[in-house]
Amino acid sequence: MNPSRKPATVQDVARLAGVSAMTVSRALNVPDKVTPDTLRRVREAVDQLGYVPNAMASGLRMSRARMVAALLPTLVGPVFQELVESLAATLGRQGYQLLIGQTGYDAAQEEALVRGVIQRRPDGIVLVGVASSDGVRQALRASKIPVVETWDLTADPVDMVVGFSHVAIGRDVAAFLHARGHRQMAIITADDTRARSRTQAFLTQAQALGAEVVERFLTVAPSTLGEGRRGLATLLQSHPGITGVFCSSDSLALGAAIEAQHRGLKVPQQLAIIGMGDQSFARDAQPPLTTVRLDGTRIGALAAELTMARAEGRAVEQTVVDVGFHLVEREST
Amino acid sequence: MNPSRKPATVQDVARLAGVSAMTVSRALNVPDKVTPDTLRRVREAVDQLGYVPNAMASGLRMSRARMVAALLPTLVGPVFQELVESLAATLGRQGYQLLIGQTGYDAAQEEALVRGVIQRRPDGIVLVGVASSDGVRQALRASKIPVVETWDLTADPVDMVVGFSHVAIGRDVAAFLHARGHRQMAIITADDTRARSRTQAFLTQAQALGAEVVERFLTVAPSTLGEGRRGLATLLQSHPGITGVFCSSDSLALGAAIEAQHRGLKVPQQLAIIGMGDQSFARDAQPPLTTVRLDGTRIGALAAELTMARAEGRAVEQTVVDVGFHLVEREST
DNA sequence: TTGTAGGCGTTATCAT
DNA sequence: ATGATAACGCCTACAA
Repeated sequence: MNPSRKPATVQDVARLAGVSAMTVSRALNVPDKVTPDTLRRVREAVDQLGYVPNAMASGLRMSRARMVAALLPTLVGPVFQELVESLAATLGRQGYQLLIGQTGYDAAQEEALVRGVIQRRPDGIVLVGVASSDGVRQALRASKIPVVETWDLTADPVDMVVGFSHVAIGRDVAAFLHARGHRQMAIITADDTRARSRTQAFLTQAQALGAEVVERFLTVAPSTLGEGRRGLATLLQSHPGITGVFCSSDSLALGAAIEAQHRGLKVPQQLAIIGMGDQSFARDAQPPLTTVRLDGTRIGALAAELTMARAEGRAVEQTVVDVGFHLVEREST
Repeated sequence: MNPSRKPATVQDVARLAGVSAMTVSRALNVPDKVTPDTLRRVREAVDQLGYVPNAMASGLRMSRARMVAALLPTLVGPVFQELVESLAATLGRQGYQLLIGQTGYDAAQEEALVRGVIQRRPDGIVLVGVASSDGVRQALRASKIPVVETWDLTADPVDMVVGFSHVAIGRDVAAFLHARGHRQMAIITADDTRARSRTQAFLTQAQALGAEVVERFLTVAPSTLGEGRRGLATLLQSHPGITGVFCSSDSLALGAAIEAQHRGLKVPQQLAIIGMGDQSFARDAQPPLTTVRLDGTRIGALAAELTMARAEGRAVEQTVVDVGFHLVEREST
């Protein structure tokens, strides 16, 4: 291994192997187009010099970064983990890498981030649960980079979409609780765009079915167990007659369950609780939580496949994919 | 905005603004070295063409990717979230971007991943809780890229380290439980390298203090609430006399607490439980969990600062940083 | 099978 | 203050 200052280049390898730079490139990328003997010499030279190809150079030359960017509101919280994990895994298997950007909740910062990402010319941009501002949408469209919006089904996608209907979730959960005999329901929920569609659909459906009282409690940004506890406590204070609560995450639901039990309320006999996400702990909670299963893993894998397909010029048959959701009934309802 | 196929380049902007490519570059990067009038014309041309600089080209030219890579075992689970979030945020503030790689638990895959990352010539590589194999360590050293290992204090760091002592944690927790009068302790823990040092230290210290029985229960890979429940159930079966349990994560601890309560055991009166991580839910659990606070946010920020300092040629005074930990006593002990 | 020439888009350097 | 030239490291196209 050469201990010199700068990393070795194809030229260095070529010199040492007694061939041209092109032959080195070929030996590395299309080994069959090179004599076995040449191949061996090149490989030896590579090992000896500790040569590692420079991805910026090849990316520039080929106009392909072999990299996909994912933009998400936050990495904290269990909501998007499966998605990002599966995105990274699926991409990694094909030799793509994953660039992560946190948009936070600041629109200006989000625009800056998107611009920064576009500068890298990634093969694709995956927006995770992002309600992109107009400036962002425009910048993305202009970039001509394949874009996959996820975690929702927007009416007017930038490019491709993989998600599910939050309206359908709100509607189905209200119907489910009503069918179980609940007439006084409440919702404990985050307050982003998607949460608002869900909540609206939940309210509308509950009313349509004749549920008597519906109360909403909005949590501050992160959906934590603590917010669930406090949310339920607040709700019970003003509406002690509530018998069914829809929580916009399993963390909130677990918190609500803990708070209910702490107050001596039996779940589900006196209070039914339904969560969302089907995190691993939902099944193991006491009681096991009824929840809305969202297949983050599938969404991530699909998003990865779509961007790679586009990057490689393969035709993409379906640019809008509804992966749906699944109401998992356990013992909290 | 030019609707043509390929993105605009400095050349295009230069042509439209009636200046040279160099002037465009200067106008964009060192605006003061350019006439106000020129600046204006360049900016107009940029807007008109929707020009976005190509980071691969500039990275190649300047040998600086303005990118840092983070390698972690998994994105799933609450353990490393704070760290990654703070890493991304700190880097983002200085215009750096974050590349994410999941090493999983497969050494071969990890090596491939590291090689892939090195090809991008990032300004730094942050290893999150990674016990790098020898091949990996060698590849990293040879790359001359600044490396920060985190979440532990290794004896022989590749380069820089920001972490805390797992041995000290194991020791302190055993001492803590002993001081509270516990003589039959157990540990429910994951089984990676760091967990093993912790466990060993816990056992050693407990014995040294004369605790009578110590049982260990190893969970499979992910530290979930369910594992905590099952772990405690198993432990109680063989050793019903246990009065204190150290769990290697708050999720495990919460699971243990739920299981204990489900069996009618009072926490902490009949069973003391201590977790690790001080996740947000630890404070809000019932009872609130005693836990070992780890400052992932600080570790992430420090790791980011160190890599950027190195990348920018600034001197790094301290290459080994022990951020310590903090035993937070709540009501589960 | 292998090599030569040239360019991907940007910026440092050295003129002017 | 601005421009011409060259080079960063790689790979496509063409030639031998």
